[in-house]
Amino acid sequence: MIIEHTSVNPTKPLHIGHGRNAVLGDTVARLLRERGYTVEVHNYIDDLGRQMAETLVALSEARGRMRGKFDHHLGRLYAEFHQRLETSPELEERVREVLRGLERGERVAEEARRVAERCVRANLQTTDRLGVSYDLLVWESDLVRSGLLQEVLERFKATPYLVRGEGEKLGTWILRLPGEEEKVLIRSDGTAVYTARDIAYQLWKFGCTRASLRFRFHSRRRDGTRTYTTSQRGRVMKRFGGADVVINVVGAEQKFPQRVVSLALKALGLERQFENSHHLAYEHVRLPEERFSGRRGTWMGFTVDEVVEEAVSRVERLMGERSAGTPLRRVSEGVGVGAVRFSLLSTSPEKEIVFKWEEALDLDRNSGPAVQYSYARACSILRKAGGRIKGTLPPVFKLGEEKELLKQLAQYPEAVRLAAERKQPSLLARYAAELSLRFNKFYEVAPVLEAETEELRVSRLRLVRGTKVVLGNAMRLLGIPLLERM
RNA sequence: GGGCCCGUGGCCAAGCCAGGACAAGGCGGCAGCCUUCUAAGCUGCAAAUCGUGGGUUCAAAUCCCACCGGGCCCGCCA
Repeated sequence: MIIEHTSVNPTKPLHIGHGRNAVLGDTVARLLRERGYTVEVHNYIDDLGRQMAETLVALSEARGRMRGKFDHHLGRLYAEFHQRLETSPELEERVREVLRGLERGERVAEEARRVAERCVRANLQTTDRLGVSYDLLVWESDLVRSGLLQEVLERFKATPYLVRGEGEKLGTWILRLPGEEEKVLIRSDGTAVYTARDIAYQLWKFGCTRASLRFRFHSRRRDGTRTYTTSQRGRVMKRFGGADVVINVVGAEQKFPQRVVSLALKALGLERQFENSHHLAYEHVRLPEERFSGRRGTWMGFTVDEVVEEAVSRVERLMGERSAGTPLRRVSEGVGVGAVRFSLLSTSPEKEIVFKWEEALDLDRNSGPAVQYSYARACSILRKAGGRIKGTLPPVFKLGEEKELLKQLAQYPEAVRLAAERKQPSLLARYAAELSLRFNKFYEVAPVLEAETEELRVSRLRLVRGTKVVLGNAMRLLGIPLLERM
């Protein structure tokens, strides 16, 4: 299986909405791997688009030194540039000139790649912090130069579905599928629209193209996994691409183009690939009064970097009020990340999230930290119990809380199966929160170490151990850091 | 004009696809619980015409129709 997610233009930092995409895709990848599938995660980098062209012009005009992370720097430049663009027609002409250069693969395309590369490295620092990993970075420039796009377009010209535009659309090539709205794929100036490239990429993902890409090692993620990248100077590697199932994590507003991508496969007679193309759609994260806009810079203050940092410092403040003694930074980092990941996952993707700090950084019940807290409590009990837990006899329980906890533990496999099958991490997030709630109610009324009888003590210890294992597994799948103490 | 998604206590939200017993859970509010395994916890109370109106059914938050409110799509933008 191939899962494509994140795919942010390499001209800006990730805002919290991009964070939703990345965390959603990352968690679905973890879930499907758990279910036994071989999953390859892609992050698509559009280094030839209009945003890139605008950023290059903005960069060439920039005065003064860079502040902070490179992606933030670019994002600010871009927003400033857009204000000037509205009143300066000559800037618009320069942007078009650069865009043409990018299309033709002129020298400016190399500069674009260098700038984008720096931005992607900065973006990866952000996703690393969230525990998100990628197997492959796919660059649009490599896709185009491999001849993939050409090949795919030639293939469509041999079908009755790619037709020459007429009248207002003279000079274009239009994809016209029976019973569907038509879509221009080639502009009258001969350049391909974004959807055309998406179609070519989709075909490559399924291993349905002759043109091949080259790869090389890019960087190592924090969890030790390796990320590769497409590269003109790389090697041909058989391991990438050629999937049976493709899942694209893309915003719900792109339902139409995503539909065109999968229908295009059908038009080429690739029925099975059509059936196995999935658009995992999600609604955006927005502010109470407005949407996030790169052009207007409304994302400022709501980047993933800033949200995570705020989460971590809130946790530190909370820990400062309590008796310390634990390695502060490592714990607060883990709890902050857990809070952000959980809050992005716990709402169903088809629902819009209106960003509010109190909700995004929830540390109370029904949150990432709440789950982490229960896990730490379970670890603490087991630590104090010490040694091996003996006993293979059927457990002796007498309290309702024990039975409720046991029942919840038993439902874990079904929760994972359902979350993976429906590609809905929120189901597992709910499960984990519920399990942590049941565990809390259990340890409140059921002394473990000081249980009345040895039999009961062993039974409860096994229940605590079961909770630790199951909660830990759920947390790993959700990407919520496991902390033995907090 | 055509199409898609959302609408559940003051706020967030599960359940809807596979219709059934008093509609989860959380935040906020109120009242309690720390010489005992971490109070990021636990207990209790108040708070819901499940957007509105029809229909199907023994039974509807859940299925069907219409309407209202919010968001999105229908570009030689991405």
